[in-house]
Amino acid sequence: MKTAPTPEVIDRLKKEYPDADTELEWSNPLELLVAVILSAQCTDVRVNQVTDSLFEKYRSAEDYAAAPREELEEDIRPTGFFRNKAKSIQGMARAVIEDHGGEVPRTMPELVALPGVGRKTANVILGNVFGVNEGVVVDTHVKRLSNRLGFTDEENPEKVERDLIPLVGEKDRTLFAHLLIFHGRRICKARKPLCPDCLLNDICPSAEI
DNA sequence: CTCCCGATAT
DNA sequence: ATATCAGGAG
Repeated sequence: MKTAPTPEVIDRLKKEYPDADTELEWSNPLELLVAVILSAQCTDVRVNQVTDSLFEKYRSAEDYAAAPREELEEDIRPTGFFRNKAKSIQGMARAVIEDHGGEVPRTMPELVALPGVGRKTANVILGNVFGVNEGVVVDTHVKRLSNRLGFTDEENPEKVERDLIPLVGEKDRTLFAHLLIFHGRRICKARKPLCPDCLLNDICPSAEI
């Protein structure tokens, strides 16, 4: 399988989406961490609808830890998987209090050790909050576009990440994920990709025009 | 691998 | 009717 040149892809998408950034709304590390946990298998639009009021009610890790489980479940219900997510958020909050003095930790091992936090979520926090780009965020969009563009043949997200790391300079990794996510939502959609409208269709191995 | 959740698009 | 949505745990 051929592969599109990564720098060219980044360059073109950067011009198309100069404002590419997270579309989750947050104002501190804990808020982004909660928003990312809620974002699993859910659109960012819906997450933002929920967090708009959630973040007024829960202002600290202590607030999440102290809440009755069932009440938190109702507060996040529209994001789906609400029982698992409420359990994750409370487990995360308690671990943050117990092990990190109520502050979101800044290293990969510490983040991944939190309940409900995997490499994808950890990479989002490290990149967007702390400017640390040792890894690459591989979510459903980054995985799909990386497969279609020929950056990797792997299906497992962690293997996809290992293939992407040498292809993307550390400085570009956070932007890279945002660019692929923007393009994935608008053009390179999962179900019916709009290849004729895609600015990468001349260098994409999967393009069908 | 399955389960978790439900709104939306196709 | 079914695939998909900023995944992670058991």
